[in-house]
Amino acid sequence: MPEMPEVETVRQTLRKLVLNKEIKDISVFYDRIIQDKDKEQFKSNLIGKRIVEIGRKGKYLIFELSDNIFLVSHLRMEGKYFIKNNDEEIVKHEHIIFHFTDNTTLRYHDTRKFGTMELKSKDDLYNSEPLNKIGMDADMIDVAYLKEKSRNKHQELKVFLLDQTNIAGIGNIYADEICHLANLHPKQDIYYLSDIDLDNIVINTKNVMKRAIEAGGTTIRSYTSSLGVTGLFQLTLEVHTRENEACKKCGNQIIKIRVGGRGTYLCPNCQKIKK
DNA sequence: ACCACCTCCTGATCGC
DNA sequence: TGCGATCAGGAGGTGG
Repeated sequence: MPEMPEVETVRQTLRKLVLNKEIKDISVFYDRIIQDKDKEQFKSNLIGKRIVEIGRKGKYLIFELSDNIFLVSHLRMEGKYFIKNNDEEIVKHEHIIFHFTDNTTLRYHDTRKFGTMELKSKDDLYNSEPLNKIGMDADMIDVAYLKEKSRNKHQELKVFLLDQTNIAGIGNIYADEICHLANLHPKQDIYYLSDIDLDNIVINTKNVMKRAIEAGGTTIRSYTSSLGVTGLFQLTLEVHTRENEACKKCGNQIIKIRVGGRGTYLCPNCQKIKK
């Protein structure tokens, strides 16, 4: 499910629903989600704390709790949060449940169990893994920043866009969309990008992120739903998942290839490799 | 520095 | 219909 716009949508929705709630207890049914070595310590550090604020960096959700404790949560492929009453039945794939003092619960649901959670102190939050290496958020980038990040490097454009140390928040869907909107081939070597190309990447990245957030994220499978991300509001995709369909710019057939090990969609007519 | 590939999991879909 | 192979929106790790 989640790239930056989806995570941002979840953040905004969660903020409205759980801010100021106090954690009374935590149930953990699958503890590999929790990165902290001591799982009991993880629980005891959270019990009695209040959710003060919910932030985000790239695709990471950051729960700020009282006493300067931070819970960093990454949804990976399928992580979702739900709010339910305490007495509601525990469904399959709900791995971690935060019980609040008002008898509501925040439930972390993750079919593939790829998601992660870890606790950080205020000092460590941005000075330790995973947030210390994360690049600038996708909606904040500019040409100078991309130039610095791509300088003297040979790398495929899509791989560059997906590398969270370069830009935070872009995933497989929007990487394809950005390449297409900028008329650049996903395998284009970033070494040969012109200033105009970089400017095109910046403009289209910001634009697609903004529109996706306004639309409440993008979900491919219609049945998928998460907090605030219903799948009813979909950003219209230009190329992603549109193999063999017509390119909206030129009418050519969209093809699917593999770039950096990921399924990649592009229009071979609009997106040609230069140099 | 960069690339191809593997791994963590489960479930949907594809091809025979 | 059955059943194994393949793929999925992420990212860390390996070895070449």
